[in-house]
Amino acid sequence: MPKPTLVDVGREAGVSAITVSRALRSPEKVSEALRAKVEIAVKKLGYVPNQSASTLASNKSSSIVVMVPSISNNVFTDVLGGISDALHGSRFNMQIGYTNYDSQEEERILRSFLNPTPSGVIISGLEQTDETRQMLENAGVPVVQIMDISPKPIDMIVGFSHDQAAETATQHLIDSGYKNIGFIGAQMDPRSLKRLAGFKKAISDNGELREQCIAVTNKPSNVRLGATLLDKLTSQFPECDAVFCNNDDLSVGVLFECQRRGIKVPDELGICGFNDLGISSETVPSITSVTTPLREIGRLAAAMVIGEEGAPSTPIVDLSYTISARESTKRV
Amino acid sequence: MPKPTLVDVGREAGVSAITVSRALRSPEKVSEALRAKVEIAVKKLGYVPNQSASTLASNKSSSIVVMVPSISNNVFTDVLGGISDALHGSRFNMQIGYTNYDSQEEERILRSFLNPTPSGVIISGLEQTDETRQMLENAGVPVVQIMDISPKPIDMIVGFSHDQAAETATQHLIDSGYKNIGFIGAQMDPRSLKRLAGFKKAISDNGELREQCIAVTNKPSNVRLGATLLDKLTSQFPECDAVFCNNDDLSVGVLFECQRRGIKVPDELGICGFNDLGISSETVPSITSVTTPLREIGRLAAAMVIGEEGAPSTPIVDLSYTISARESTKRV
DNA sequence: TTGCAAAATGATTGCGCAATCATTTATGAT
DNA sequence: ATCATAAATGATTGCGCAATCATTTTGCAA
Repeated sequence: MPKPTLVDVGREAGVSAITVSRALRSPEKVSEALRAKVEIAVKKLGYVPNQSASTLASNKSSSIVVMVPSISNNVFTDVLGGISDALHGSRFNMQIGYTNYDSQEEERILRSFLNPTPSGVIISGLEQTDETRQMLENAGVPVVQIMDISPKPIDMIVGFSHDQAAETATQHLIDSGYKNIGFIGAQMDPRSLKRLAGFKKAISDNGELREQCIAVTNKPSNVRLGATLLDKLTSQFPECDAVFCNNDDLSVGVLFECQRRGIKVPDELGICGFNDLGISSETVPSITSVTTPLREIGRLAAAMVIGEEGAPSTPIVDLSYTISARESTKRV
Repeated sequence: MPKPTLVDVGREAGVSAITVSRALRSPEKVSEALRAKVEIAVKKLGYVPNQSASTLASNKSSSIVVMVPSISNNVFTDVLGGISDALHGSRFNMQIGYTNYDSQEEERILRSFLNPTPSGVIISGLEQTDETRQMLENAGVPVVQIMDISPKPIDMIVGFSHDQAAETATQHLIDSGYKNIGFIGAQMDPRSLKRLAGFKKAISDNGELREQCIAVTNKPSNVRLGATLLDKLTSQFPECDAVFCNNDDLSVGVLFECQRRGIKVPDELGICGFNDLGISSETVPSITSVTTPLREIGRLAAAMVIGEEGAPSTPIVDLSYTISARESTKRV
């Protein structure tokens, strides 16, 4: 037997197809009696609506498009988890696009995802191409940019200031008594560059910034890279006594390398990470990190894009971050 | 201006709509001259095909449905990465469903994803409900089960034997000279239970299995839980001199707890993890783990489901695992 | 050149649904 | 009881595309 359609359900229930459609989409517009009959017929036939037909007829899809740079980065899995939570039980489903940190790829994927028009778009970062911004504006759908913050979002935005977070973290290292602080970074996307800028500002405000205190790479971040970059940093900046890491993969890698080389943390080297990915609080010693509201960003973005209760009333939501000071910066 | 349709493109190019459709879907059926004209018109108008209309008319969607228990588990992000890689550049896109380790939820989600019929389904594990299996068989689409192995898949399967992998790993601990080996496990889903069974078999084959050597929980796995479960294990099984962990979050947590409590690894306690999630090779000491072909599972599953070249010729693919012996089991 | 198959192109139709407008039925004030 | 109004239900239509079948053009052997 072929899949039942609205007409089949209508026949079974003794009503017209459109009444079935209404009974399912807006039950309050259909009398109690018919609604019950329709419900029984739906169950009996195992009717499942055809998404494509619905989308084609109404020219509205019930997808929320989510564009993220990568799936293997834990940062984004946390954000996706938040979105998934918020969407669970709603009539919306999530369509994920992986841009691989490439704006052109983002534009290409988004173009195909915007036809038919989804119910909303959640997109990472501020660095969309002009065409992408244009497309999004023309599409006339709610758009929420995430992860970063800006006074001029395409539509709405929820995130936090990477400059400030990094500046605060660096200041924490300075306040902890470290004098020669280095920066280690991988995957130097625009947000990473902002963190570097925040670091530089804090250093400059407290003395002199030397170029050799920075060791970065554009490779994707991982634990091993933390060790590699620490090697690089200590060879070009031997007096280094603390390091601020772009993210927690690196900070964990740095800690392990210190253990290997017998460098005492926090006394000989202070370590501060970023994003507080769950492992940094567990290492021995535990690693200071910047706790960022990743799941919350996802949850809020979803709420904002579907215009749910619980959504913030302003289009710009600057979430807070906190410095989780742990043993790796607790100098005696 | 409204979105251009095939008709618009056809008018622009001076051909009929169906020719445009053919030029895009099967260019070899259209003459060189028209194809070029169509291409220009498509570019000029910025035409993007309407997925819904295409799906409705052909009754085939170009989605590959992927059902996974969770997104926050690194195991599945690796698998998804493999699928994503394999699908990149093909005409297929990926539709992800999160079951949260719940077969009923899986059935519910899958039911909605099967209408319209996708091009294929990739689904984790063997524990589908009868209704789910029925649905999948009726749908008449290629189905690839992943992560586990079985002689009787719904359609195709690619994975490895969790029993055997765990048995081999446990044997490695025995061979390394450990006498009182414990098992630590979280998120005790069916595959975890198989690992436990493999552990038990190895222990029984080499002596006597005592119940107190097992410490498990159904909570989701994380690093901290490794510490908690080690506490539990050592209190109920004080003579324990090695531990096999269900996965690498736990093994890392166990190592850190040992560092906290001054337990020497590998001399006083041997540690073996599972899945080799990237961090276990970096810790100090590095942690022995069972390296499992997660990305490869994803890649192969995608190739099998879309029937691509490079796909295995048999419907059952039992991939190998390897024991990556590291410092945490290298007793002097 | 003729004839005929194969290739190229086009016209028509329906996929399943929701928007729109039309019709019927219930409700309630007088 | 009567009428006005609202609520409930139904009939028709078109969304954009691809399947199907019809027609035209091309290639090429005899």
